[in-house]
Amino acid sequence: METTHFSIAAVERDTGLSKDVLRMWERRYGFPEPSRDANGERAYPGAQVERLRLIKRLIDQGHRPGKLIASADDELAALAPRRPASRLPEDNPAPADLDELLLLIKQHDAAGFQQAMQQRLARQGMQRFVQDTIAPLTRLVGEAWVAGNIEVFEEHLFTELTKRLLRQAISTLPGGQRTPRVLLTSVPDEPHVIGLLMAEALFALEGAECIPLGTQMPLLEIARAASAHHADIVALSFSGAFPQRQIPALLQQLRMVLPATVSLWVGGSGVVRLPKMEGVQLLASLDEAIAAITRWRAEQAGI
Amino acid sequence: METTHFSIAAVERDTGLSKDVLRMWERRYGFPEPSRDANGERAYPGAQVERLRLIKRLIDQGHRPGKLIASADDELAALAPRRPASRLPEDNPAPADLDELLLLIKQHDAAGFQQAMQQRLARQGMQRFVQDTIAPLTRLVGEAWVAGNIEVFEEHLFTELTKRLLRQAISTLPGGQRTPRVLLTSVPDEPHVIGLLMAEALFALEGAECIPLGTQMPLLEIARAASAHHADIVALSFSGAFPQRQIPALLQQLRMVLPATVSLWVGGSGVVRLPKMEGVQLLASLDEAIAAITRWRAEQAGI
DNA sequence: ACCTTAATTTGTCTAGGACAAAACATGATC
DNA sequence: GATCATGTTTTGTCCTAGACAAATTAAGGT
Repeated sequence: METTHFSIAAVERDTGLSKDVLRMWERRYGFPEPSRDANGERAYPGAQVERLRLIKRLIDQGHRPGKLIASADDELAALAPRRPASRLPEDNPAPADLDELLLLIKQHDAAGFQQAMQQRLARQGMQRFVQDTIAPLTRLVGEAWVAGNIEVFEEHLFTELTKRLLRQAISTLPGGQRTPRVLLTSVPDEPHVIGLLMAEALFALEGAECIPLGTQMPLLEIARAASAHHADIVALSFSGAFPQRQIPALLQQLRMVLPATVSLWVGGSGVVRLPKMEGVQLLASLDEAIAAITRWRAEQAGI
Repeated sequence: METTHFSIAAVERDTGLSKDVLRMWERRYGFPEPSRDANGERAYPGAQVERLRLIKRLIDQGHRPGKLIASADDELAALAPRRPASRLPEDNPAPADLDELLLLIKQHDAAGFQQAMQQRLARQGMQRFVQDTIAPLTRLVGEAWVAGNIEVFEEHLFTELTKRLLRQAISTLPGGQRTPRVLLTSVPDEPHVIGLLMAEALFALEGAECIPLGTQMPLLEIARAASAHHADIVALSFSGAFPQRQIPALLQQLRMVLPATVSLWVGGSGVVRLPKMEGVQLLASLDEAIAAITRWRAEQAGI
């Protein structure tokens, strides 16, 4: 008669909050307050899981956990649609045509979406398509996601179709022995691949040789792959969802196991406000990624 | 002078062994035995991380943790190339040309691999290419993986390139309003997508309309997506790595939340020896997948 | 050979304590 | 008024050590 309850492991999967954090919040703030099953193990009612997901979204958006947990449900709901302060009108032209694309997804019109995207690709050319369509559209979907007004399966469909488009576009570019050799991947627990594909498209356009290894490579494997493929550059991508606090240590570690001759480039929305690091090149935007290739070439010529 | 050390979180990421398990093994078996940093926190030397990864592989292969951890390094190495008993000569024709493809991967010749695969696709046509090249090659890579004679990054490269090929091939097929409408996805904790892509290619060849949602959809979302897209069929894929005992409960659960009018088809190497279930169609091979489409059409015509 | 029951192995959960790093607030200085 | 250095609070991760259930293997009885 009651709604289903979730184990702590299930809640961790569904919310992205670690077991440690769930227990700590309970201890400190008194929420969540799961009931216990026959074995004395936490059993979270669905409503609490929902609330946790909302709180997680708001934390990712910049709010403080303590405040959020103390707030009432309606206060949280009021916070939800908050936009980042940097979002001034001239900062983002709020392009109506991108909203149209998003609308196609929300109408579950896969064919229409693909067609519209293909048209844009043909009209804009690949570089502008990546920078002016895919990148902002991905951001738009991400914002809709944190605001909670897009379904999970809609987001999945968008991601899948966009991945296909990008890969297809990339495959039309010439291959062969080109320089620099860029190995593209992401670290474990970072499954988002669209950022990598955008970078790959731009790098390939600039004449680089791209070695796409997919996502979630253990650090030691990245180092081995870099050696095996004689890579000049290892390029990583971090999405906005990746816990930022872990990134510096990760990069330090990778930098240490990586041959000194291999450059380490890091991009994605997860690294925009990261401190500078020795031996790591932070790419805060796609423009910078392109510029980095040019710079690399100049340095090689100079040596 | 000393090799790098890894925090427990880093080891969890790189090995897939949870922090709880790492601490438990240390307590019970005395391995791993990390040193401690200034804060008294575990610091795992690289060599122990390597050993843990080897042990993890062997566990996934069916060995027992207790035995493995007690064994010496050389004993572990000896265990690695164990082959499944079913691998009789006549069971697998061991096609030399597939080994050639695998060799290209192991030589890290991405361009050569892609070219060779493209040739095969052109020569065999898509259906035979999927069934006679991609499927056995994927199996070969899987076997090399459990046998430990393929590097992680080599497997990643193979997967990534194969995914591209399949998606590219699929995109050449006509779209539009076709029947049946098949929604393809996998459950949470099942990230493998190649099986889904093979199925999609074959379904699309048979004239079905495919809606690819990528992997790892929560069950409730699958049901919502099926409704939103007016799907006739939901097709799931389970890889051999997915814990088989969880599958029946999962399918039961999904069957319950899914509209009764939607068929549920399940394939992949994870379901070959699964008991029959009410309301779930098990597809033990790609041939059966094709046959299932034909059968569905016949049933529709009959009604 | 097959089913049932006991012993073992193994992973996950629990509890509360400790502490460092991040975020925030405060004050001092240019 | 802005920037920088300092203290304070918040917050997440790690620690130890115990308990127990689920999965697996072993043993016994048809």
